[in-house]
Formats: sequence, structure tokens, C-alpha cells
Amino acid sequence: MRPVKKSHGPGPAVEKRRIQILEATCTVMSKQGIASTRVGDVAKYLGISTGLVHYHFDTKDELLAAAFRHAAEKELEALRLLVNTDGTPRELLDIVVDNFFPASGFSSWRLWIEGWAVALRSESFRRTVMELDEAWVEVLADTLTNGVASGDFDCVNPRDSAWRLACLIEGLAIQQVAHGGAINDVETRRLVADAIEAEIG
Amino acid sequence: MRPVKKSHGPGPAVEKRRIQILEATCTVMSKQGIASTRVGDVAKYLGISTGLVHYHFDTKDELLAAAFRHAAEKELEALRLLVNTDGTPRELLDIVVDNFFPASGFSSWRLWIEGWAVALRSESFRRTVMELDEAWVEVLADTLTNGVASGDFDCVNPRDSAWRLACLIEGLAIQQVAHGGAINDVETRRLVADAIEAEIG
DNA sequence: TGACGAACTGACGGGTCAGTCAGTCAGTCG
DNA sequence: CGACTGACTGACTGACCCGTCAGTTCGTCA
Repeated sequence: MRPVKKSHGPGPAVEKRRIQILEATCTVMSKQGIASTRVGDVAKYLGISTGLVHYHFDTKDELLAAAFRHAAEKELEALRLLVNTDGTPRELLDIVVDNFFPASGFSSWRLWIEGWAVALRSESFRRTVMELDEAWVEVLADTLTNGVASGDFDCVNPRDSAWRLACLIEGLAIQQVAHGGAINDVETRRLVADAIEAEIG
Repeated sequence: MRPVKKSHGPGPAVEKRRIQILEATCTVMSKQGIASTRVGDVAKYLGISTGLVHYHFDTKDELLAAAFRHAAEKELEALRLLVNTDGTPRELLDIVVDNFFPASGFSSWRLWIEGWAVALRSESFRRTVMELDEAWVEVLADTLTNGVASGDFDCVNPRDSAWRLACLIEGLAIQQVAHGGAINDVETRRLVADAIEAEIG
């Protein structure tokens, strides 16, 4: 029973508020973690009442899932924009890989790591994480495929290579972001660079 | 003010109870997820009071961290035992990699994925996850190094290769366990097998 | 101008859960 | 045997937090 069209229905203000709440939720989630995000925190962050948050989102779970999806889609869109420029396949590949990296969004990796964990128990998170993960890899796969077509890259199966590179970077990101152990930024880049050379010959 | 040595001090029964509670906690964590594990659930599982759980572990956080470490160390020990047998380097490598796989412990990957997420906010989890992750990779690295020494493997830098393979498998495990998307078991094994060939020539 | 409904508030109910505490019971030491 | 203590219980409390709801404000339409 949320924003409903009737008589002079809801203005565009509603959509604006929704997005405002979604982005506030993202901010709070990044700072406190998904599990420790309270509806009251989001409300306080915006200086509004908790009732208003529930006016726009029925349940907390719905809010969190929508916010996560919102953040992920925005990032993906930004990546697609970046790749949609001119450049040699090699340059484009570097752009994609750079954009994958912890450095370019430490906090967004934190969100993803938590997202995977939540996805183990929440159907809506599962779907979101799956869709976005695959879209992400697809960008990488397209980049590789184009490079192969133009003769710049030599790789047997671009799709396989894309999955391997993506998963490698994910694994490294966890090592670096979740506990910053033996693997540091420089080492990460070297490991990935070597893997790329191996994949595209 | 926990089990304290005084007069006729605590018998070995205490240690037994501690471990019993730890393993119960692992079971509950695997079933419900770390975040949804209640002290009451653990108590009910064992048919004891919540008070008794707190008698052995001051706080819930301490309990969860200890249980996670307990589970991870047991797994690592089992892996080390497996590797400590005779066999060609290639056979040993296969054993290690097989043991890494989702299939060999779907539920333990679920725990790890949640563990990384918790590690983002909890110092004790961070330490545990880091130590165990590194120990795990070290087993893989040793296996590779031995293979290189015996001339079975040809790989420039076994440590680098170990980290790459480990992170690749981690990333694939997430894809498979957390949302079971485009990547299935067969594909995972093919991707890893190809990566291994590339790493050890 | 008056009516109406969309956007919003603030207080509150109700449920959950970690941790506490007074007290019970069994085993052991002197 | 009697004092003592370690192991354990179960009821309780205090805090937290989600979601609801009666009521307020304000813009818009007839």
C-alpha cells in the first residue's frame, strides 16, 4: 500500500525521496555494515522520521535489497560508460581491470563481500548479486572478445578467460580488503598482470 | 572470572564442555548463518541453559570467534594430514585442490564467505580469517614448490602461482555457492584445471 | 474557499535477545 | 562429616529495534 496513483497522484517528489533514501541507506551500509544498518540510522542520517522510511519501503529487508541493487547498478553503469570510449583493446582491458580493483572503491568491495554473505540467506540479495556479478563479467568478456577479433589478444576462450580473471580479482580483493594479510596492493597488481599476460598471450 | 584454578580446580570436564559448545556453535552457525546464531539456539541444541554457555564464554562475540577458529583449524589439520601422504607431486596437488572445492564442503564455504564479511568489522575474526587463509595457501605453495624441486612442475614463482590458484578457487566458490549462477561444478573444475596447466606448464 | 489526499511525524506496542544473578546440587578436601 | 566450590539452572531485566498508527501539514483541484 505504498505510493499509489489516485486523483492527483504522487508527484515526482516521491521518486526523488525514494532515491534519496536509497543512497542514504548505501552510505550507512558502507559505514556500519549491512547487518548493523538500522532503519533509524537511515532516518537520522536524512533528518526524517522512521515512519517516512516505512512509508516508502514496506520492510527493512526490502529497503536493504533495493539499496544494494541501486548501488551496484550505478557502479555497473559507470563502468559501461568508461568502456564505451575509443581506445585499443589493451587500453580498454586496463580500464576494466583497474575499475575492478579494490583501490578504485575499497568501500564498494566491502559492500560486495557482505552482499555475498547476505545472498546465502536472502533470495532478493541472491538474485541481485548474481545478475550484477554476471553483468560485470560480461563486460570483461566482451572486452576480451573484441581484442581477439581485432587480433590484439590471443586467447582460446575469451569467456573462460574472463571468468578466471574476474574470480581471481575477487579472491585477491577478499584477501586485501577483508584482512589485509600477506597480499598488498602492489603484489595484487603484479599477480593480476601476470595472469592477464598468461590469458591473452 | 571464568574457569579458574583454585583448591581442587576445574576438572578436564570443563575443557570437554567448552569443545562441545564450540562444535554445537559451528553446527548452528552453518545451519542458520553466523549473524542469525543466538546463544539460546546453541544452548537448546545441547539441551543446556544459556547461563551455562555464558559460564564458559563471556560474550557471544567471543563464542562465535572461538567456534569459527575451531572449525577452521580442524579443517586445516585434516588437509595437512591428507597432504602428508606419499604420492607424486601431481597427485598431492590434486588432493589439495580437490579439498579446496565447494563440493568437498559446501557448508564450509558458506561459513568462510560469512567469515570474510564478519572480518570486515570484527578484529578477532579478522585475525583468524587471515591466519587460516594464509596457512591454507601455504599448503598449496609447499606442494607446488616440492613439485618444482622434483622437476615435475615448471613454474617461475610457486608462491605467486599458489596465491593465484587459491584466489581463483575462492572467487569461483563464491560464484557457485553464494548464487549458483552461470558457473556450475563442471565448469568450475574445467576453469581450474586449465589454470593449473597454465601455472605448472 | 473548502475538501481531499499525499507526504510526513512522533510516540508506542510488541517481540527478541544478550547477559545477570540468586540459588541448587554433586563431588571433594580436610 | 561438614565446609567449600565448581558446574549448572532458569527466571529475569534492560536495551534495542521494527513496524504501526493516529494525527498534522500542505499543496492541489473542484
